[in-house]
Amino acid sequence: MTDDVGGAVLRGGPEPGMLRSGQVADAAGVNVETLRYYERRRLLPQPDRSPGGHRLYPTDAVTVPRVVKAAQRLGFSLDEVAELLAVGRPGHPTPGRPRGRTTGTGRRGLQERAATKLAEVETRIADLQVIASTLRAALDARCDDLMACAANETCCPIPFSAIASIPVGAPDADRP
Amino acid sequence: MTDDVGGAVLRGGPEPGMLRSGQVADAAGVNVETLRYYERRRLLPQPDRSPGGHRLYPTDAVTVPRVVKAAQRLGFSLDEVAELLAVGRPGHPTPGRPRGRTTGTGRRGLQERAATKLAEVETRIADLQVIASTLRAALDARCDDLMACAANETCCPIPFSAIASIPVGAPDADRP
DNA sequence: GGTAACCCTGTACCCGGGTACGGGATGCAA
DNA sequence: TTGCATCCCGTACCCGGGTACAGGGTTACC
Repeated sequence: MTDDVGGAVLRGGPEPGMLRSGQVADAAGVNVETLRYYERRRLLPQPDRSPGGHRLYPTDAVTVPRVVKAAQRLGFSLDEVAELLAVGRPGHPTPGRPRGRTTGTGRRGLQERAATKLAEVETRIADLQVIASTLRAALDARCDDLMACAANETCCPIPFSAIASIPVGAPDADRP
Repeated sequence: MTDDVGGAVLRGGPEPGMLRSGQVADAAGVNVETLRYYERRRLLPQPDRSPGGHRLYPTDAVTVPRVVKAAQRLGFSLDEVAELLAVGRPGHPTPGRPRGRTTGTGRRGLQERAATKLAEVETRIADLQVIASTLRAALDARCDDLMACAANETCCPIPFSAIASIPVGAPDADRP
Protein backbone atom coordinates (compact mmCIF):
# COMPACT_ATOMS: atom_id res chain seq x y z
CA MET A 1 0.00 0.00 0.00
CA THR A 2 2.04 2.95 -1.19
CA ASP A 3 -0.51 5.37 0.14
CA ASP A 4 1.86 8.11 -0.80
CA VAL A 5 -0.08 11.20 0.07
CA GLY A 6 2.39 12.37 2.68
CA GLY A 7 4.86 15.10 1.86
CA ALA A 8 8.59 14.57 1.85
CA VAL A 9 10.99 16.05 4.37
CA LEU A 10 13.28 18.56 2.80
CA ARG A 11 16.70 19.53 4.00
CA GLY A 12 18.71 22.68 3.46
CA GLY A 13 18.42 26.46 3.81
CA PRO A 14 15.39 28.79 3.66
CA GLU A 15 13.74 26.81 0.83
CA PRO A 16 13.46 29.14 -2.13
CA GLY A 17 10.15 29.11 -3.92
CA MET A 18 8.44 27.39 -1.03
CA LEU A 19 5.84 29.02 1.15
CA ARG A 20 5.19 28.56 4.82
CA SER A 21 1.68 28.00 6.07
CA GLY A 22 1.18 31.58 7.17
CA GLN A 23 2.13 32.86 3.74
CA VAL A 24 -0.26 30.51 2.00
CA ALA A 25 -2.99 31.42 4.44
CA ASP A 26 -2.45 35.13 3.91
CA ALA A 27 -2.33 34.79 0.16
CA ALA A 28 -5.54 32.78 0.12
CA GLY A 29 -7.26 34.98 2.64
CA VAL A 30 -7.87 32.25 5.18
CA ASN A 31 -6.65 31.38 8.62
CA VAL A 32 -3.67 29.08 9.20
CA GLU A 33 -5.94 26.89 11.31
CA THR A 34 -8.27 26.68 8.37
CA LEU A 35 -5.49 25.35 6.16
CA ARG A 36 -4.81 22.62 8.69
CA TYR A 37 -8.51 21.93 8.87
CA TYR A 38 -8.68 21.56 5.08
CA GLU A 39 -5.68 19.29 5.20
CA ARG A 40 -7.42 17.09 7.78
CA ARG A 41 -10.43 16.90 5.49
CA ARG A 42 -8.20 15.97 2.56
CA LEU A 43 -9.06 19.08 0.61
CA LEU A 44 -5.45 20.10 0.68
CA PRO A 45 -2.77 17.48 0.02
CA GLN A 46 -0.19 16.93 2.72
CA PRO A 47 2.63 19.36 2.00
CA ASP A 48 6.33 18.73 2.34
CA ARG A 49 7.93 19.45 5.67
CA SER A 50 11.02 21.28 6.74
CA PRO A 51 13.53 19.26 8.81
CA GLY A 52 11.89 20.79 11.87
CA GLY A 53 8.41 19.68 10.87
CA HIS A 54 7.06 22.94 9.46
CA ARG A 55 4.84 22.73 6.40
CA LEU A 56 6.36 23.96 3.15
CA TYR A 57 4.05 24.55 0.22
CA PRO A 58 4.85 25.07 -3.44
CA THR A 59 3.87 28.52 -4.58
CA ASP A 60 0.85 27.35 -6.51
CA ALA A 61 -0.62 25.74 -3.40
CA VAL A 62 -2.55 28.93 -2.75
CA THR A 63 -4.86 28.00 -5.59
CA VAL A 64 -6.49 25.23 -3.61
CA PRO A 65 -7.88 27.20 -0.68
CA ARG A 66 -8.93 29.90 -3.11
CA VAL A 67 -10.81 27.40 -5.23
CA VAL A 68 -12.34 25.89 -2.12
CA LYS A 69 -13.65 29.26 -1.04
CA ALA A 70 -14.98 29.99 -4.50
CA ALA A 71 -16.76 26.65 -4.66
CA GLN A 72 -18.21 27.21 -1.21
CA ARG A 73 -19.58 30.52 -2.37
CA LEU A 74 -21.14 28.74 -5.31
CA GLY A 75 -23.01 26.65 -2.79
CA PHE A 76 -20.91 23.52 -2.47
CA SER A 77 -20.23 22.00 0.93
CA LEU A 78 -16.69 21.04 1.88
CA ASP A 79 -17.51 17.39 1.28
CA GLU A 80 -18.70 18.27 -2.19
CA VAL A 81 -15.63 20.37 -2.82
CA ALA A 82 -13.44 17.45 -1.77
CA GLU A 83 -15.18 15.32 -4.38
CA LEU A 84 -14.89 18.03 -7.01
CA LEU A 85 -11.17 18.25 -6.41
CA ALA A 86 -10.81 14.47 -6.44
CA VAL A 87 -12.45 14.30 -9.86
CA GLY A 88 -9.51 16.16 -11.32
CA ARG A 89 -6.83 14.20 -9.50
CA PRO A 90 -5.17 11.25 -11.23
CA GLY A 91 -4.71 8.32 -8.82
CA HIS A 92 -7.10 8.59 -5.95
CA PRO A 93 -10.66 7.68 -6.89
CA THR A 94 -12.18 9.32 -3.82
CA PRO A 95 -10.34 11.25 -1.13
CA GLY A 96 -11.53 8.67 1.40
CA ARG A 97 -12.03 10.75 4.47
CA PRO A 98 -11.33 8.74 7.62
CA ARG A 99 -14.79 8.26 9.09
CA GLY A 100 -17.32 10.06 6.90
CA ARG A 101 -20.65 8.87 5.68
CA THR A 102 -21.01 8.72 1.93
CA THR A 103 -23.17 11.47 0.55
CA GLY A 104 -24.55 9.10 -2.02
CA THR A 105 -23.40 11.13 -5.00
CA GLY A 106 -20.26 9.28 -5.90
CA ARG A 107 -18.12 9.38 -9.02
CA ARG A 108 -19.84 12.04 -11.04
CA GLY A 109 -18.12 14.64 -13.14
CA LEU A 110 -17.83 18.34 -12.57
CA GLN A 111 -20.42 19.06 -15.25
CA GLU A 112 -23.02 16.85 -13.72
CA ARG A 113 -22.42 18.15 -10.23
CA ALA A 114 -22.60 21.74 -11.38
CA ALA A 115 -25.89 21.02 -13.10
CA THR A 116 -27.29 19.48 -9.93
CA LYS A 117 -26.13 22.41 -7.87
CA LEU A 118 -27.61 24.84 -10.36
CA ALA A 119 -30.98 23.17 -9.96
CA GLU A 120 -30.70 23.45 -6.18
CA VAL A 121 -29.82 27.10 -6.44
CA GLU A 122 -32.75 27.76 -8.72
CA THR A 123 -35.10 26.00 -6.32
CA ARG A 124 -33.81 28.10 -3.49
CA ILE A 125 -34.28 31.27 -5.52
CA ALA A 126 -37.86 30.32 -6.20
CA ASP A 127 -38.45 29.67 -2.50
CA LEU A 128 -36.96 32.99 -1.55
CA GLN A 129 -39.17 34.71 -4.08
CA VAL A 130 -42.24 33.22 -2.42
CA ILE A 131 -40.86 34.36 0.92
CA ALA A 132 -40.25 37.87 -0.40
CA SER A 133 -43.74 38.23 -1.72
CA THR A 134 -45.18 36.91 1.52
CA LEU A 135 -43.21 39.52 3.42
CA ARG A 136 -44.47 42.17 1.02
CA ALA A 137 -48.02 41.00 1.63
CA ALA A 138 -47.48 41.27 5.38
CA LEU A 139 -46.19 44.80 4.88
CA ASP A 140 -49.14 45.74 2.68
CA ALA A 141 -51.58 44.37 5.23
CA ARG A 142 -49.98 46.59 7.85
CA CYS A 143 -50.07 43.61 10.16
CA ASP A 144 -48.88 44.56 13.65
CA ASP A 145 -49.21 41.46 15.76
CA LEU A 146 -48.19 38.03 14.58
CA MET A 147 -50.33 36.09 16.98
CA ALA A 148 -53.46 38.17 16.55
CA CYS A 149 -52.96 37.93 12.83
CA ALA A 150 -52.42 34.20 12.77
CA ALA A 151 -55.42 33.61 15.03
CA ASN A 152 -58.09 34.63 12.52
CA GLU A 153 -57.00 32.73 9.48
CA THR A 154 -59.41 34.42 7.18
CA CYS A 155 -57.55 37.73 6.98
CA CYS A 156 -53.96 36.80 7.74
CA PRO A 157 -51.68 37.60 4.79
CA ILE A 158 -49.31 34.79 5.72
CA PRO A 159 -50.10 31.83 3.49
CA PHE A 160 -49.27 29.11 5.99
CA SER A 161 -50.00 26.31 3.60
CA ALA A 162 -48.21 27.91 0.66
CA ILE A 163 -44.98 28.30 2.56
CA ALA A 164 -45.23 24.97 4.34
CA SER A 165 -42.87 23.29 1.91
CA ILE A 166 -40.16 25.89 2.19
CA PRO A 167 -37.17 24.75 4.22
CA VAL A 168 -36.60 26.50 7.49
CA GLY A 169 -33.55 28.75 7.59
CA ALA A 170 -32.30 32.28 7.37
CA PRO A 171 -31.88 33.67 3.87
CA ASP A 172 -28.20 34.34 4.43
CA ALA A 173 -27.80 31.22 6.50
CA ASP A 174 -24.49 30.06 7.96
CA ARG A 175 -22.33 32.97 7.02
CA PRO A 176 -18.98 32.33 8.76
CA MET B 1 -41.97 40.97 41.80
CA THR B 2 -45.10 39.30 40.43
CA ASP B 3 -43.21 37.74 37.59
CA ASP B 4 -46.30 35.80 36.80
CA VAL B 5 -45.28 33.86 33.74
CA GLY B 6 -45.60 30.49 35.40
CA GLY B 7 -48.64 28.37 34.78
CA ALA B 8 -51.05 27.40 37.53
CA VAL B 9 -51.49 23.90 38.85
CA LEU B 10 -54.91 22.52 38.07
CA ARG B 11 -56.74 19.86 39.98
CA GLY B 12 -59.47 17.48 38.91
CA GLY B 13 -60.25 14.90 36.23
CA PRO B 14 -59.03 14.59 32.63
CA GLU B 15 -59.10 18.37 32.08
CA PRO B 16 -61.67 19.08 29.39
CA GLY B 17 -60.57 21.48 26.69
CA MET B 18 -56.93 21.18 27.70
CA LEU B 19 -54.26 19.52 25.62
CA ARG B 20 -51.27 17.52 26.71
CA SER B 21 -47.88 18.27 25.22
CA GLY B 22 -48.02 15.38 22.80
CA GLN B 23 -51.32 16.56 21.41
CA VAL B 24 -50.06 20.09 20.91
CA ALA B 25 -46.92 18.77 19.31
CA ASP B 26 -48.85 16.54 16.93
CA ALA B 27 -51.26 19.30 16.01
CA ALA B 28 -48.44 21.72 15.31
CA GLY B 29 -46.34 19.18 13.49
CA VAL B 30 -43.38 19.39 15.82
CA ASN B 31 -41.70 17.18 18.34
CA VAL B 32 -42.57 17.25 22.02
CA GLU B 33 -38.93 17.99 22.75
CA THR B 34 -39.17 20.95 20.44
CA LEU B 35 -42.07 22.36 22.43
CA ARG B 36 -39.98 22.13 25.59
CA TYR B 37 -37.13 23.74 23.72
CA TYR B 38 -39.34 26.61 22.62
CA GLU B 39 -40.56 26.99 26.18
CA ARG B 40 -36.97 27.22 27.43
CA ARG B 41 -36.33 29.93 24.86
CA ARG B 42 -39.45 31.79 25.97
CA LEU B 43 -41.16 31.42 22.64
CA LEU B 44 -43.93 29.49 24.28
CA PRO B 45 -45.35 30.73 27.61
CA GLN B 46 -45.17 28.35 30.54
CA PRO B 47 -48.36 26.29 30.46
CA ASP B 48 -50.44 25.19 33.39
CA ARG B 49 -49.59 21.90 35.02
CA SER B 50 -51.59 18.92 36.12
CA PRO B 51 -51.26 17.99 39.81
CA GLY B 52 -48.62 15.49 38.73
CA GLY B 53 -46.57 18.06 36.87
CA HIS B 54 -47.63 17.37 33.30
CA ARG B 55 -48.08 20.35 31.01
CA LEU B 56 -51.65 21.25 30.08
CA TYR B 57 -52.18 23.66 27.22
CA PRO B 58 -55.29 25.57 26.19
CA THR B 59 -56.50 24.45 22.79
CA ASP B 60 -55.32 27.59 21.03
CA ALA B 61 -51.75 27.00 22.19
CA VAL B 62 -51.06 25.18 18.95
CA THR B 63 -51.02 28.51 17.16
CA VAL B 64 -47.71 29.49 18.68
CA PRO B 65 -45.50 26.68 17.37
CA ARG B 66 -47.24 26.99 14.03
CA VAL B 67 -46.51 30.68 13.84
CA VAL B 68 -42.94 30.04 14.93
CA LYS B 69 -42.46 27.58 12.10
CA ALA B 70 -44.02 29.95 9.60
CA ALA B 71 -41.81 32.81 10.73
CA GLN B 72 -38.76 30.58 10.52
CA ARG B 73 -39.67 29.75 6.97
CA LEU B 74 -39.90 33.43 6.23
CA GLY B 75 -36.30 33.67 7.30
CA PHE B 76 -36.50 34.72 10.93
CA SER B 77 -34.26 33.12 13.52
CA LEU B 78 -35.75 31.88 16.79
CA ASP B 79 -34.37 34.92 18.58
CA GLU B 80 -36.09 37.14 16.07
CA VAL B 81 -39.32 35.18 16.38
CA ALA B 82 -39.18 35.58 20.15
CA GLU B 83 -38.97 39.34 19.66
CA LEU B 84 -41.76 39.31 17.11
CA LEU B 85 -43.99 37.48 19.54
CA ALA B 86 -43.01 39.81 22.37
CA VAL B 87 -44.03 42.84 20.30
CA GLY B 88 -47.61 41.68 20.42
CA ARG B 89 -47.65 40.74 24.07
CA PRO B 90 -48.95 43.27 26.62
CA GLY B 91 -46.75 43.30 29.74
CA HIS B 92 -43.34 41.96 28.99
CA PRO B 93 -41.17 44.40 27.04
CA THR B 94 -38.66 41.77 25.93
CA PRO B 95 -38.79 38.05 26.61
CA GLY B 96 -35.51 38.39 28.48
CA ARG B 97 -33.78 35.17 27.63
CA PRO B 98 -31.55 33.94 30.46
CA ARG B 99 -28.06 34.39 29.07
CA GLY B 100 -28.32 35.68 25.50
CA ARG B 101 -26.44 38.42 23.76
CA THR B 102 -28.58 41.26 22.49
CA THR B 103 -29.05 41.18 18.75
CA GLY B 104 -28.91 44.95 18.65
CA THR B 105 -32.30 45.33 17.03
CA GLY B 106 -34.43 46.02 20.04
CA ARG B 107 -37.95 47.38 20.34
CA ARG B 108 -38.94 47.60 16.72
CA GLY B 109 -42.35 46.80 15.34
CA LEU B 110 -43.41 43.96 13.15
CA GLN B 111 -43.59 46.21 10.10
CA GLU B 112 -40.06 47.45 10.46
CA ARG B 113 -38.67 43.99 11.11
CA ALA B 114 -40.47 42.57 8.11
CA ALA B 115 -39.06 45.33 5.94
CA THR B 116 -35.53 44.59 7.15
CA LYS B 117 -35.98 40.90 6.53
CA LEU B 118 -37.37 41.57 3.09
CA ALA B 119 -34.24 43.51 2.22
CA GLU B 120 -32.09 40.62 3.45
CA VAL B 121 -34.08 38.16 1.37
CA GLU B 122 -33.74 40.32 -1.70
CA THR B 123 -29.99 40.57 -1.21
CA ARG B 124 -29.76 36.83 -0.90
CA ILE B 125 -31.80 36.37 -4.07
CA ALA B 126 -29.44 38.66 -5.93
CA ASP B 127 -26.44 36.70 -4.65
CA LEU B 128 -27.99 33.42 -5.68
CA GLN B 129 -28.65 34.81 -9.12
CA VAL B 130 -24.99 35.64 -9.52
CA ILE B 131 -24.18 32.13 -8.34
CA ALA B 132 -26.62 30.60 -10.78
CA SER B 133 -25.17 32.44 -13.72
CA THR B 134 -21.67 31.51 -12.67
CA LEU B 135 -22.69 27.87 -12.58
CA ARG B 136 -24.25 28.27 -16.01
CA ALA B 137 -21.02 29.76 -17.29
CA ALA B 138 -19.08 26.81 -15.90
CA LEU B 139 -21.48 24.48 -17.68
CA ASP B 140 -21.18 26.39 -20.93
CA ALA B 141 -17.41 26.31 -20.73
CA ARG B 142 -17.60 22.53 -20.39
CA CYS B 143 -15.06 22.85 -17.62
CA ASP B 144 -13.97 19.44 -16.36
CA ASP B 145 -11.36 20.04 -13.73
CA LEU B 146 -11.67 22.71 -11.12
CA MET B 147 -7.99 23.00 -10.37
CA ALA B 148 -6.83 23.03 -13.97
CA CYS B 149 -9.49 25.58 -14.70
CA ALA B 150 -8.65 27.83 -11.80
CA ALA B 151 -4.94 27.64 -12.58
CA ASN B 152 -5.06 29.62 -15.82
CA GLU B 153 -7.13 32.58 -14.79
CA THR B 154 -7.47 33.93 -18.28
CA CYS B 155 -9.98 31.33 -19.44
CA CYS B 156 -11.63 30.17 -16.24
CA PRO B 157 -15.35 30.97 -16.28
CA ILE B 158 -15.43 31.34 -12.51
CA PRO B 159 -15.31 35.05 -11.73
CA PHE B 160 -13.37 34.79 -8.48
CA SER B 161 -13.47 38.49 -7.82
CA ALA B 162 -17.12 38.87 -8.74
CA ILE B 163 -18.25 36.26 -6.29
CA ALA B 164 -15.80 37.24 -3.58
CA SER B 165 -18.40 39.22 -1.69
CA ILE B 166 -20.98 36.46 -1.64
CA PRO B 167 -21.34 34.80 1.75
CA VAL B 168 -20.23 31.21 1.99
CA GLY B 169 -23.03 28.72 2.43
CA ALA B 170 -25.23 26.18 0.74
CA PRO B 171 -28.25 27.55 -1.10
CA ASP B 172 -30.63 25.47 0.98
CA ALA B 173 -28.53 25.83 4.08
CA ASP B 174 -29.50 24.49 7.49
CA ARG B 175 -32.56 22.54 6.53
CA PRO B 176 -33.49 20.59 9.67
C1' DG C 1 23.91 33.34 19.65
C1' DG C 2 19.93 35.94 20.96
C1' DT C 3 15.23 36.65 20.36
C1' DA C 4 10.97 37.59 18.16
C1' DA C 5 7.89 35.68 15.15
C1' DC C 6 6.33 32.03 13.48
C1' DC C 7 4.77 27.22 13.54
C1' DC C 8 3.65 22.56 15.60
C1' DT C 9 0.17 19.16 17.88
C1' DG C 10 -4.10 17.93 20.11
C1' DT C 11 -8.21 19.04 22.10
C1' DA C 12 -12.09 21.81 23.28
C1' DC C 13 -15.26 25.12 22.02
C1' DC C 14 -18.43 28.25 19.12
C1' DC C 15 -22.95 28.96 16.44
C1' DG C 16 -28.40 27.59 15.74
C1' DG C 17 -31.89 24.46 15.99
C1' DG C 18 -33.03 21.07 17.59
C1' DT C 19 -32.64 15.28 18.88
C1' DA C 20 -31.59 11.48 21.78
C1' DC C 21 -31.25 9.18 25.95
C1' DG C 22 -31.54 7.55 30.73
C1' DG C 23 -34.16 6.87 34.71
C1' DG C 24 -38.14 7.83 36.92
C1' DA C 25 -43.17 9.58 37.62
C1' DT C 26 -48.18 10.16 35.82
C1' DG C 27 -52.42 9.54 33.31
C1' DC C 28 -55.91 6.96 31.77
C1' DA C 29 -58.54 3.00 30.57
C1' DA C 30 -59.88 -1.84 31.13
C1' DT D 1 -55.26 -2.38 40.13
C1' DT D 2 -52.58 -3.24 36.71
C1' DG D 3 -50.52 -2.18 32.51
C1' DC D 4 -48.97 0.67 28.94
C1' DA D 5 -48.53 5.10 26.87
C1' DT D 6 -47.19 9.33 27.82
C1' DC D 7 -44.72 12.71 30.16
C1' DC D 8 -41.17 14.67 33.32
C1' DC D 9 -36.21 16.58 33.89
C1' DG D 10 -31.43 17.10 32.92
C1' DT D 11 -27.77 16.44 30.11
C1' DA D 12 -25.27 15.11 26.15
C1' DC D 13 -25.01 14.89 21.41
C1' DC D 14 -25.77 15.94 16.23
C1' DC D 15 -24.63 18.85 11.99
C1' DG D 16 -20.94 22.06 9.22
C1' DG D 17 -17.32 25.05 9.21
C1' DG D 18 -14.35 26.48 11.36
C1' DT D 19 -11.84 29.14 15.96
C1' DA D 20 -9.33 29.23 20.28
C1' DC D 21 -6.09 27.71 23.39
C1' DA D 22 -2.26 25.48 25.86
C1' DG D 23 2.25 24.22 25.90
C1' DG D 24 5.80 23.51 23.42
C1' DG D 25 9.44 23.54 19.01
C1' DT D 26 11.63 25.97 14.82
C1' DT D 27 13.22 29.73 11.77
C1' DA D 28 14.66 34.02 10.30
C1' DC D 29 17.03 37.90 10.99
C1' DC D 30 20.34 40.88 13.44
